[in-house]
Amino acid sequence: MATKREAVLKTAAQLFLEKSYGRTSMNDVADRLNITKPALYHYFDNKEDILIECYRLGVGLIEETLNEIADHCGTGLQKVEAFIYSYATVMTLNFGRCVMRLDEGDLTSGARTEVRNYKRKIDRRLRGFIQEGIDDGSIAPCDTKIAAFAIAGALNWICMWYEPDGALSSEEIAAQFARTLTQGLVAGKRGGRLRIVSKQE
Amino acid sequence: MATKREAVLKTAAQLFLEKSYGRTSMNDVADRLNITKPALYHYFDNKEDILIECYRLGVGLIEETLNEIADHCGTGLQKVEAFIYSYATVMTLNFGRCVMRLDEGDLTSGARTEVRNYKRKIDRRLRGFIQEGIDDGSIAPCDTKIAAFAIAGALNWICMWYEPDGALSSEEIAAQFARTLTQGLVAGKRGGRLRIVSKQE
DNA sequence: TTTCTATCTTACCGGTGGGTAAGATATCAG
DNA sequence: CTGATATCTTACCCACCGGTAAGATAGAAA
Repeated sequence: MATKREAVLKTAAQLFLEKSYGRTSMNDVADRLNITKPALYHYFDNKEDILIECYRLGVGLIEETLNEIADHCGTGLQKVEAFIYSYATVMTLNFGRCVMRLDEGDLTSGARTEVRNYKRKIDRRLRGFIQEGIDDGSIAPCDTKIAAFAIAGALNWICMWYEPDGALSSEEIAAQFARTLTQGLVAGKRGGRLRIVSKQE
Repeated sequence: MATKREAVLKTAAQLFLEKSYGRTSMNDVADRLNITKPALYHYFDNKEDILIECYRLGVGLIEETLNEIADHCGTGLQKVEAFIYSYATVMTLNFGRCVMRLDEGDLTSGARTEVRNYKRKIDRRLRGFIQEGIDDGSIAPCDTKIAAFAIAGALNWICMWYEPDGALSSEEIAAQFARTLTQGLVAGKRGGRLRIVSKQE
């Protein structure tokens, strides 16, 4: 029964996010499903298999998002904005959170490189959008590597504090992240990139 | 001998960052110091004590930074910029990285609330700077809570990818983070906050 | 009924890791 | 020398956890 396997994945992902993979025992997962530990081994070969599936499902969610953006035409800045909005939304979904919140160090080498390669792919994609923006003049020249780290960091960290039942909705977060990260905090900016408006209080 | 205790802390912090707290055994720490496990128990009561000390040292580093900024007068935006610069620098130091990278879930309740309260304090401080900026007109009106999350996220994530011997120096990172997060990516902005310069390529 | 498979249970194994017991060595005080 | 303290070792204990063995139950097929 495929739905049972999915139920295992869903509750495992939840526990991994609550307590971390390392502190979640197979008994914990089984208990929450009201079954016994060995029953889990009918659906998965071992504990890491469950973890890998969580990563894969999350990666799938991000992948969908990225493909949509590439199609949308627009300036580099608009693409980055779309990226931020969509990616922020994914980071509020449990499987999406797993991708960035769970510790790669819990994976054995094969799966770990798979996940790492995928993360690199996302990073390259974002840097590409930023470079497009610099080329088309919509984004101010900057080190794309560091800029991408700043944006990705803000987004990835969402999965560390977001609570599904919290005060902030995923739409609010996505919308203001898109705005803050592209426009910055600064109030009025007239030309000069590095000049700080010195309006002493 | 105080310096031996410090040596334990330093190598423990390094291992915790390399392999995570959970996957670092007391034997791992002892081996790297060329002593045996029970010797560690002369300097610390238990494994968690070592972890708590790592947090405290890191918190101390951040604390120094924050106090400096409060003294510096200037606009809210300038304070935020100073905060970003200094905080980014701390996130490149091992004990600083420990504060945000190690898992609070490994702490038992007392120490965990201590760390949580401290993190809340940092957050309040940043939100305060942003609010000051909005009040004095240097920062565009926004939800301070979400803006603070975006900035703190970008900064906290540094400790996830930064490598002391990597290509990026801590100064470069700090400088460009300060610029990107305050000024945004956008190239030319003339007044309107939400308007995207539609300079199609 | 018989038999096969899927699903799940109880009971158990073996390794790992935090922590301790008990003693060895050395140093220093008197 | 005598004791006290600091530092460190070998040897060990025990709880936990991933994973397995072996069998119970139930439904489908024939």
